[in-house]
Amino acid sequence: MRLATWNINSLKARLPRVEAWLAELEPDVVCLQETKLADAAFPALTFRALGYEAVHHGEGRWNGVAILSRVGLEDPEFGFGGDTAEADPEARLVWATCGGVRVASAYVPNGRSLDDDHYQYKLRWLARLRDLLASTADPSDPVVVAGDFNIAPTDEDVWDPAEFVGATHTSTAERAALAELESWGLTDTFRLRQPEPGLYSWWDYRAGNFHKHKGMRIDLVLGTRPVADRVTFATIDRNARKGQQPSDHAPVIIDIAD
DNA sequence: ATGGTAGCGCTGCTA
Repeated sequence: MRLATWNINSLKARLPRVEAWLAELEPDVVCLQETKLADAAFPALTFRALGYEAVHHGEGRWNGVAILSRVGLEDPEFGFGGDTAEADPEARLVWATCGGVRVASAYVPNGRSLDDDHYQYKLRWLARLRDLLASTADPSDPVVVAGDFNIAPTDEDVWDPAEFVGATHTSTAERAALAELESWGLTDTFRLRQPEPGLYSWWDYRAGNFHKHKGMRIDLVLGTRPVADRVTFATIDRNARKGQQPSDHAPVIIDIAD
């Protein structure tokens, strides 16, 4: 099974590129983030014509997550579940079982700055994800949580860690929240196969950062042991960050042996 | 160099 995650920064703006990319890379399961679409505007028929079932969780203007699958798509769930009082006010998490793997597409809050309420929302959001996994899943089962985590796991995942002192994406609390997910039973599957530093999945649109190799690895495919032990190949598709109207993120792709 | 670009949508927020 080939599984990918890609923050596409508006599916409306990116649909032609996503269609061409599906035909070229032939992923079986795709986790998308930042669709920026309401559910009614999600182009399910376009994906169906390409052989993919899909589930989408969106609010319209911001956020929005989806899963595409050509190996079956069952038991979709949205957000953290529970009643409306506990519902996430933003559309950042969707689940489905695809080809025997319980898959989540996650768009972790950015955090904005360490003194912003949104940063506390980010930390709470990650803790809720950890609690949800602990209460609804088992680390001995095949589970993948893939998406834009807005966290660089280590300093080797950032072009210049000094630029992020006092900022989000590298703070101790964020990395601790990620470590809590790992302590439950998730592994950074890309890092398992690609140990070298300086491999990034996001580059700011501004100041020519992509061409200066000033990026961060913040898009992760986390998998439980049954998944991680079967990962045969991992890559970041930098070509998807080039050319006309790219997203500011590149897809992360994992191949999992049957 | 306290900037820069992209998306949404029409004003400024979000990233």
